[in-house]
Amino acid sequence: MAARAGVSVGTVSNVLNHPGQVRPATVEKVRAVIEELGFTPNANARSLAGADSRTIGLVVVDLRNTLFVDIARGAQREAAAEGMNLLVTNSDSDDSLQDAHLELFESARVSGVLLAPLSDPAVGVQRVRRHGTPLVVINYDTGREDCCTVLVDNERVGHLAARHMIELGRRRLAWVSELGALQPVQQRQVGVRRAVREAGRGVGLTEIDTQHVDGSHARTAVERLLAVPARHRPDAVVAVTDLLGASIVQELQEAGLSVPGDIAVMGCDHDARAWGGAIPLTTVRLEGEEMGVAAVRLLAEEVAEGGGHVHRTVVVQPSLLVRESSAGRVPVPGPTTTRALGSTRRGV
Amino acid sequence: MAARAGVSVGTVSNVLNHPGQVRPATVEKVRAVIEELGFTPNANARSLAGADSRTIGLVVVDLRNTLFVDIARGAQREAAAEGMNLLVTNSDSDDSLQDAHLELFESARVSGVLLAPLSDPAVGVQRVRRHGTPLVVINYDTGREDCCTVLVDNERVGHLAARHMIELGRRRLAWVSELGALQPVQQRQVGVRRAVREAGRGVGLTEIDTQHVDGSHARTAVERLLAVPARHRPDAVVAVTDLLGASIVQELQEAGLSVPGDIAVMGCDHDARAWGGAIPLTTVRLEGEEMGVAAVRLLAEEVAEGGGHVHRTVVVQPSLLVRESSAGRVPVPGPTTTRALGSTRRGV
DNA sequence: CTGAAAGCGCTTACAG
DNA sequence: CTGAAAGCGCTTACAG
Repeated sequence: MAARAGVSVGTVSNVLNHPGQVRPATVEKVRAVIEELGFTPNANARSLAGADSRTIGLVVVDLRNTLFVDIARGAQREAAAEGMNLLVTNSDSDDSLQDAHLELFESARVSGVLLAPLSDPAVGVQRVRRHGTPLVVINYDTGREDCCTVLVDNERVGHLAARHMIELGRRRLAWVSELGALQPVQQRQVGVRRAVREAGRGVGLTEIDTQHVDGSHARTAVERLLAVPARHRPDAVVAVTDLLGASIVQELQEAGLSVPGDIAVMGCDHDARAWGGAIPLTTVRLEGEEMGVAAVRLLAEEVAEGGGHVHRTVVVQPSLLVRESSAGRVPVPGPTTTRALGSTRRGV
Repeated sequence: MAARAGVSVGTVSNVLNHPGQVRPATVEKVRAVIEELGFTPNANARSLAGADSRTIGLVVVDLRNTLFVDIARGAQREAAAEGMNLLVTNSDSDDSLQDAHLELFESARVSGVLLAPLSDPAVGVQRVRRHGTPLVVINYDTGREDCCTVLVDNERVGHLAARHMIELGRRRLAWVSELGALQPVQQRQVGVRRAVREAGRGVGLTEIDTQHVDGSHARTAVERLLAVPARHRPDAVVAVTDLLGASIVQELQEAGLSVPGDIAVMGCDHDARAWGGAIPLTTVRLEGEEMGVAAVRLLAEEVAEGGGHVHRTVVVQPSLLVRESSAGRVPVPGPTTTRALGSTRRGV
């Protein structure tokens, strides 16, 4: 095709892929023609002929959750640094869509796949592994030995949250969450329980099941709270997600209670979707970008090392972000101490 | 390969693509082997051999801006409805990355490309068009006749915003924005000016240039506001984005002014990133999902109609979302009127 | 340094 | 209904 410009296809291919092996004058000439014709090589043919795609596919469970956007950004940045491209797909919490996306990437023969699933992705992972495509699972502990994993220390998430409430002087904690099958949720619960146990006598824990991790059942949860006589009522709520936490704040206010006066509330995830409420929500922040970077590094290792690769797990640590819903309206800091929007107190 | 299971490759291909033309028993047999071997057809070979990819590429300027996540979700939903897959790429406000992503999709020979750019994407668009790949530009009016476009009525965005402030009784409006080259910004400004003009005598407008559309120069803008003697000072600020609006709220509070008491503030975009401030921000909401759906429809039309396609522009209407930063703390609605988080008053 | 040839895994007419 | 053949646009050895 573009070879019409004097040389053979083989030579065009060489100026594209191994310009060092071609006489400079020829390189010039070919490049000029490429430019002139606006030639874009067919990546499909390229891949078929054996070149690797330099493309990574990322399947994410929910792009509205800013954690996953952060993961995508971190992954993108690191991919670019390694000379690769990142393609993102949103499964929107739909397991069958997730499998379809995995298969889409598989069929495109990408160099590797990153998967941030909602629940155990066993079937999908197995399929991908069967083809020998490198795969890194993000934010879910599969317990598998056959792929790398990037995890949040979810037990620590729960522990940081509950301990924060205890340190604020709260004594009757409530853990409000889906109490069923979701793994990160269970781990957070373990952390919450441990913090309460460590606090010793005088600190108690109530667990309330909302069936869902979003805010859809916040009302029922709040009704449960209010059914308890005021003096035995929980004075602190740790919600499994920000979405649920924010809804609880809203329901409590509608019921005439003050937050954090009567009941302190916090969520987990640092999810921007939940930031629309009247009271800024305390949360435990997950470091998404760091997770994305780590995932691409693991993937690149596996691509480079091939069969001899030993699978690893990287655990990223969360951090506490204190805002009004637990600590009350924080005095506005002086001009010299705040810069970025939302840079409230942060630390353990 | 899988043809090892009794039949020829041609037949395997037929059961995959035209199962009607194959004897049911053969279809059964082949499918069983496909299942058994975990066979995933090579999409690259498929595409090379002339089948179309059924894949759409979406290049988005900034995934942290929830508008673009909404666009991606709408596009995804509509793509699925048309039996296509959506691949998303985030250019992170980097024009050269954006061009690289366009080229990536081009080289993959996707069925069509969706582009949500920050500024005039002329070069990239031209390249894509040269190859004859269908392309729809989202959220930017290129003025080109050679592709379809999905736009927000940005003049209306500005008009809704300014009129809201005027209807609230504010008389000295400030339009705070980058006042330079960005097209959507200019259009919003036109709308703001028109609303002020329509309000007649007694309503005035000050325009303050922040150089950027994010919150980075909010402080300087606020200093400019405060330099004006109190009785002539603007009593309403319309910021070009929520990010800027939220930062202005914060700066005003740090300066000891009350929002909306002394100065009402609002943003535009309905951008979740800006929702972390102490006061929920009034905004003009852009209907991202609707935009994504419209874009995929236009693309599908063009794919179906081929060369005879006539390019069109679809304009999506914004809506006002009133919250505390302009209207004050809204009385908490009764249990029967609120459901979803953040469902505050909404309408013209 | 450059060209001609084989082959990547498919699909699509075309014979049988 | 099924198989054999050609061809999609590349890359990679291999001759020259």
